Amino acid sequence: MTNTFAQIIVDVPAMQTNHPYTYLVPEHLKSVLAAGMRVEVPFGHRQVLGIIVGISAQLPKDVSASKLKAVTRALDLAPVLNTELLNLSRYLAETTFAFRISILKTILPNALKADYKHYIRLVDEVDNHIRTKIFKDLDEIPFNPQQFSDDELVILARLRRHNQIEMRIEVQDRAKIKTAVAYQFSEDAELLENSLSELKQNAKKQQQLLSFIMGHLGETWSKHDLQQKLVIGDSVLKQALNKEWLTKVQVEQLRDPLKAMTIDHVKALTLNAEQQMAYEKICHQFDQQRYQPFLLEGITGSGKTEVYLQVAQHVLKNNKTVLFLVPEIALTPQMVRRVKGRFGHQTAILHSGLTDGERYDEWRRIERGEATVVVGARSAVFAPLSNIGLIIVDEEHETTYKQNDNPRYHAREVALWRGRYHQIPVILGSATPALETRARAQRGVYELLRLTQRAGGAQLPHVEVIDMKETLASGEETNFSDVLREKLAQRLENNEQTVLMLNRRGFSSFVMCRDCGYVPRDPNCNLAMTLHMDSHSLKCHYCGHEESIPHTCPQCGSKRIRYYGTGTEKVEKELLDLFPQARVIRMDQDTTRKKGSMDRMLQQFGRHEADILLGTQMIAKGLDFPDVTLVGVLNADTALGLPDFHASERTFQLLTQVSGRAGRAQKQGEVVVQSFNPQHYAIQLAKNHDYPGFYQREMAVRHAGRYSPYYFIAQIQASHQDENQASIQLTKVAQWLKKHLQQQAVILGPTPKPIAKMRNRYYFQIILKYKDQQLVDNLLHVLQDNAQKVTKKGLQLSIDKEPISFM
DNA sequence: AGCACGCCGACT
DNA sequence: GTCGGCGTGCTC
Repeated sequence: MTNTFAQIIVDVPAMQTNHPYTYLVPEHLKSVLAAGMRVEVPFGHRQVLGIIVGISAQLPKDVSASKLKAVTRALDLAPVLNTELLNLSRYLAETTFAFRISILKTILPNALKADYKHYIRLVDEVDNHIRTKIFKDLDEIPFNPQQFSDDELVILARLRRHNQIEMRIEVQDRAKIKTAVAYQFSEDAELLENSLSELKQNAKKQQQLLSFIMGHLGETWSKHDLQQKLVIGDSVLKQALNKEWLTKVQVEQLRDPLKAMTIDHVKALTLNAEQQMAYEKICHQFDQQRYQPFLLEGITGSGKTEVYLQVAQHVLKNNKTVLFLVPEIALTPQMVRRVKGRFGHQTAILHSGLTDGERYDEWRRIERGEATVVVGARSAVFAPLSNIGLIIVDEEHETTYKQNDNPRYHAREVALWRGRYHQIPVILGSATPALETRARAQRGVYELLRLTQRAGGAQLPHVEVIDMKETLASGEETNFSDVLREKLAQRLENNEQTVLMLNRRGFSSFVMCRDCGYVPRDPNCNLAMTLHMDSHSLKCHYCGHEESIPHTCPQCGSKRIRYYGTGTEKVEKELLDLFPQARVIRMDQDTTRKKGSMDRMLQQFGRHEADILLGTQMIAKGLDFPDVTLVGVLNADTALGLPDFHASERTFQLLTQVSGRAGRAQKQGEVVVQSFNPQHYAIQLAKNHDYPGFYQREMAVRHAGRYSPYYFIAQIQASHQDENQASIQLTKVAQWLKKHLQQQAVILGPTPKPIAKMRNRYYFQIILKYKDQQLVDNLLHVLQDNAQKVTKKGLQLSIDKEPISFM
């Protein structure tokens, strides 16, 4: 009898366990197990979840047969990950410096991680023995792997392969069951007193923990917080458990609600010459079954979406599937409606508002081939589509495509990887492509397709830039220049609509004393706190600290301590003072929090039930309303001052996008941009709708500064509770890097991060700029391995390639 | 993540 | 000498 071995990634996210472990496949599971299935395996002293990444008849040379343990049981009857996605996980673990198990779990829907209840249902004739013995003459029975014998599981797996039974899964809790280990402190003061007197003198850590417990009787603290606060190890907590100072509990964590939408049917439109050309070129590559990325660079309103949809139609006709990525479902309801309107029920939509059960249902529809078009945001790039014929990345420059915490993958890069895997075209679409993307198109790596005309013959709006320094020179504190007021009044008179955008990036309304300049700061993070009018309080956006608004300055006693900067509420108030008759819809984080409320507001605005739509960046994307003839940008340049080399690019993109909201139909549109830096090239070039000009100018800036796309960028950040330690450790890292890289990279830092202190930890960063990707990647992997050792001492180190933000 | 192991300082 | 706290390394 020959042995079968399974290569399994275990669910223990740590550097030392970041490789496959070999397990023996027991006889009864040999016909069941396959790569991509989830299993339960013994690991050390306990049982853990594992994912099979390979099955082999050979024992790998580096493991001794005596160490082998056997797989406990299978959690699936069929693989939940196909070969493509398993390969992808390996690639991503390598390139994002993340654990393979973290990647695998990112790819899987939550339902496959959380608690859930399985049912199996007969969908075809099976022999009577099975029907009576296993199904007890019912059509559907609960499925729990433990309640079946090994033989029965073999039979069920066979039935499943032959599509005679189907599995249905019910998530038990509506909310995602995400728990974390926590400890509840004892309330028995006497017990604790006694323990304290019995403690050995050298049990410093235990003394520390015990006195903390005595100061917080009966409270519950998460393991993470507790260890951070007291700097104690696992063994101390274990002692405490034994001595009954505390008990172990699970605490639950919560997530966001969903949103609903209504759908109208949408017909195909006629393509103009440029669109037709793009359509044909992409379809040609598809017909040749060739991997080819296209950069579809089309000005706002040029009809990129129509090109996507018609190519998608062509692909679907050839029995292939389509993956369509959008920056954020919630911010692009019109786009989603249009796709769904065109392709109907074969469309699956993956958005963050779905419950785990709903998301899993969509996931299974995709996996079974019932949904052939998938629309979704970042994580939808992992949709289990097989037979993909086209991948579309709309607004490819958007930063939401990059995940901001581990694993730090970029959906655009994943899309390209999958495109290459399937040998198909990938469309990257944008009016303002990321410099990196545009540079690749320049070099011929991507094929550049340009749409320079607005669909339906509409004209780009005229843009006027207003210098706000002049407006404020008179001493009046206002958000509205004379020009903007005048044009707003005209619109109201003509019954036309206006979109007003308040740029909130890098800028929030805060309180400042007009006499001494004092700004209230949060005691933990040392950040200026944001003003919240609804709760009449000041809040820190990072740690949530909240306090009341001071009436007198704590520093100089002046009463002239007032809010500074602007929030949408304040602007709305000023707007209503100026135009009492105007009907205003305000869209910001506060008013769109409820599910479907954003969609509802946009529909309302679309029906012309309001005159002015006032909002933050969220209104810059994808809105298409024919009656909008004026767009006002209240503060164009608040993001220009951020300590980030992307600042100009982001500003240009935002201005271009929001300007594109004006004059999309017959009526000519106008844009008013208010700025304190009216001469800045990002603003001037956006005014002229000159993306090529901006590209050239910005490329020169990047070249001079040795930034991407000329250089690769990596950010190494470290944090520690002790400021000195963070700095010292990272300095060592920098020295080590310098020794190994010498002339081959620019090493900046270590420096404190712009937000240097967060949640009582100090953050430092090193920026690397380099040309030789292989060399530096290898080095960073070594660094990551070594960092594991220091991590125990309270240092956290993370590596982010091509970071999106330097905050 | 969580356990066994073993070094080394404190107590008898 | 012995006990036990706490850091280190390993888990197929």
